[in-house]
Amino acid sequence: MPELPEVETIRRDLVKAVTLEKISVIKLLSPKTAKHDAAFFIDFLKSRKIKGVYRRGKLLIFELSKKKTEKESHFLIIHLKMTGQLIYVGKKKKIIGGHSLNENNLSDVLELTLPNKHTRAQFIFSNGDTLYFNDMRRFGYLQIVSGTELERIKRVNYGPEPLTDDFSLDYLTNAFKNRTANIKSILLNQKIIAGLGNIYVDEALFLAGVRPGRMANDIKKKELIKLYFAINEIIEKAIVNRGTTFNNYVDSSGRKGNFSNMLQVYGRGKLPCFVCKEPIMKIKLAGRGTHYCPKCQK
DNA sequence: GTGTTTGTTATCAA
DNA sequence: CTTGATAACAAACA
Repeated sequence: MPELPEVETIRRDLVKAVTLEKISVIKLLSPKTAKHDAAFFIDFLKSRKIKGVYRRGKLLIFELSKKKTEKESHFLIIHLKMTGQLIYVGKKKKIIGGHSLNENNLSDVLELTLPNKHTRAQFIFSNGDTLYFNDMRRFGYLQIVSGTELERIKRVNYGPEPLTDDFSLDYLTNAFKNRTANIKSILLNQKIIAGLGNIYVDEALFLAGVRPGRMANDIKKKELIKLYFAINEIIEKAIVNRGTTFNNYVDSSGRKGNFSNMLQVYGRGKLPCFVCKEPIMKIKLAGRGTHYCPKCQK
């Protein structure tokens, strides 16, 4: 479940790996994964260089080099949705991920053979390195868009991101005003705040002491301030810890994220709250598994 | 066979 | 037009 911290972790690693590298071979093992005709997709990308790697919310963005006749830059955008992985293999490196949570725990060590049955696309660079796009559930996609199209996508679909100036206390106050939906739905809405998903919404609400089912416009000023700082704190810590691996996520080297063992409520239904020992509640809200402490969260 | 997992969009209602 | 609620999608596993 890649959310902002996971996608940002991948982005930061890929910047180092692929910037200014030229794509020489594209293999599209699952044609539906690209939102284009396979031949067009492959032909368009061939011999282009990656000029930069960016992110908006959970969307990863590769800037492509321009051809001489083109006025406008184009971009390869990648959404990992639930089970997408981007794994980069240098030609001399053998992939053995791991060293994630506990070096003594062998179950934390991943072994990846690539490509595998979930590999949907493969980009081979002129230096021999390869970027694999794996996606067990096939929700993810690859799409080529012009600069203009990209700006429209960013503008229409994504609100301010945590840890940026646009995501201010004033903004959050206004976003909650006149909203009668439960706060979990509001926080999951990418147009309101970009980047949060099921895990970090539950974690931020726990840190703020606010129940996920609360109506957004009922949140008191004091709670809203706590929630604002909680969202930023959770996202910042998750990035520092290279994201959360709950089941599927790995970074671009095939390694798990370290935030998994810092989760306070997500995935802890019926287990005692780390703060007050009360069993964590698990309910369904906004169609999603939702975890909270009935004692710590009001 | 049943229920569960989630990011996002579609659809419908108000 | 906006907002909210819910279903749907995809694939694998217990």
